[in-house]
Amino acid sequence: MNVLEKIVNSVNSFSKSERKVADVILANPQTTIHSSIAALAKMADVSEPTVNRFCRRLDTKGFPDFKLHLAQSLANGTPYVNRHVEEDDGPEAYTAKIFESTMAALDAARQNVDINTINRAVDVLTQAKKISFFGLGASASVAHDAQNKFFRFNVPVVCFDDIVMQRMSAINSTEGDVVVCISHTGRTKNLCDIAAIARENDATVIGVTAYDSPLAKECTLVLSLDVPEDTDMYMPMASRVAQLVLIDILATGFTLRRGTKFRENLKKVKDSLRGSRFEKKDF
Amino acid sequence: MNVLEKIVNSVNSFSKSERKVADVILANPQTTIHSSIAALAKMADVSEPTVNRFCRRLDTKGFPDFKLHLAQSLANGTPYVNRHVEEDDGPEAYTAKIFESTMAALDAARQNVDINTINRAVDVLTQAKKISFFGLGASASVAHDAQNKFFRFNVPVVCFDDIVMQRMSAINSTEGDVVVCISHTGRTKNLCDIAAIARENDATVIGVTAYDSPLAKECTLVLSLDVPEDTDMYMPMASRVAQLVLIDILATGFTLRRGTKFRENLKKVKDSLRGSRFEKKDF
DNA sequence: GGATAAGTTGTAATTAAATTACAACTTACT
DNA sequence: AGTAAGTTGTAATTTAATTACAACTTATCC
Repeated sequence: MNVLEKIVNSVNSFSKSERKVADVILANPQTTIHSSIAALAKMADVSEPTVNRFCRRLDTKGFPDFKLHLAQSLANGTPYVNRHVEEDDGPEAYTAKIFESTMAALDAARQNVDINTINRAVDVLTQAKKISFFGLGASASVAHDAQNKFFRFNVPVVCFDDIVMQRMSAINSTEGDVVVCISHTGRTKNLCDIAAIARENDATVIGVTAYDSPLAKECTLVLSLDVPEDTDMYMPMASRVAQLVLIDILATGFTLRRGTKFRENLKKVKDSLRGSRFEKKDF
Repeated sequence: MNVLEKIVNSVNSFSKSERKVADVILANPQTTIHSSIAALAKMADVSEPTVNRFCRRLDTKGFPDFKLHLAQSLANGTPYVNRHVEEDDGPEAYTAKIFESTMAALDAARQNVDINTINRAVDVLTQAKKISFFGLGASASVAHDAQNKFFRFNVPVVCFDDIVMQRMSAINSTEGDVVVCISHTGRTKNLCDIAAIARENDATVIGVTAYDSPLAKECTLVLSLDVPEDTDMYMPMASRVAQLVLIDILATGFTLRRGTKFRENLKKVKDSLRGSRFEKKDF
């Protein structure tokens, strides 16, 4: 909750002096954020510690922290909140909500992601003899996308969304091969099996999945995203977007690791598409 | 102008140490507003006065004032700026940049998207006898994802990433069928043909593509996203994420339009997956 | 109605943070 | 190589915020 609202709501629990402080702040919030504690105390005609106590009562660390919160409240509230779509939302409402909750999810993922593991995953991928991407259901399209990205790198890449093909592919994997298993929940039995089989055959298994899930336990390396989304109830949306962004990050790490010369190769792939497209100037 | 943008814009006018400060702030803006000048100086490996000078250069009164502005930027409209990955970025840097530019792209898309067209697209989709999703290359995985979503709705859905299959499918389409063509650039010749063929056969063609592109011209309805990404040079990243979110929005609009009874059907699809998964409590 | 305990407020001391002044160093140009 | 402009860091200073504690207020119980 926004600090300003909080002040209004807890006006009753304030003491006399604290209330004076609240009044002054509510009357000139913009001035407050540019005042020192001394100035504010003077305006409210109370002592400095009173102002400090007031801030603490609002669950902030102290006066400077309180000002930060207040500044954010003034800049029209919280930006991306994970708001759920409701029955009677119109197109405007649900469009905004989906955009915002996706952004909130990405923001959460960004903060939770483990850079070290990403770095190790990039290491492993750059050294792979062959890379396989496996996913089922909604994660299958993420796997496809990954294939589309890594394929440009001139590395053998395969992608299967069929359990039988995945199984065969996993059985044939050998040391130096990298298998990437994608599953938001990490509880898809078939995929856990695939991971186990691949590992038994000495492949390195990277899991793009929930930390501590059954799938995670079968993996050499786990890239967990921790997007709070209940895919048991809702369609996978934000979780899958976060997975895609993770793939983007791995692909980017890959290109950077491979150096400049290698990037010319990317250009070649791009150029090869030219014939199949209308030129920009054409219209 | 927002301080974050200002930092990005004036990166060139910064000195070496100031740039270090800028990088640290851009990488962890949220941490910054809760740090002291000493902590930030240490993180950026510069002296405290350097941080102070950095703040002044950005037309703030000093460090505390700078934090206030930063807090407001974070709360405000566009916190995430589209920064490009550079040669010598480490894992931390490129991870942050990709997350941020994706979020910036979503934010841009959110502002540009036309709610009316979305509403009309939802209309058309809910009344479709059959829905087809077509995409090539990176957009193929978006098409797959769309299939995975709409398939749950108990409507005939097909998805092809093969030109020949797409062509045959388009030729066989009839009135009441909806064809969704996905292409970021809108300049993929084959897909333009598909759209034209489908239209000739009286299908409604929805284009998820750039406004004013050759593909757009062939469509009945154009959902344009206007994500500034040069896919001629770089791999499609943010653009494709935006497309996915758009698909999420259409799917959501679809369920909402179909009413409560229909949503029980979704639950059934979900329940059918149960057997293939480990239960949550299992581990 | 006074005694006491709980709660509130302010003063003064302490601690922490930010800023300034200045010196050392680096870079670019002559 | 020498010099001036610009950049950076150290140490001193100033300012701000917090803590500890004492004084006061209010409410409650005998």
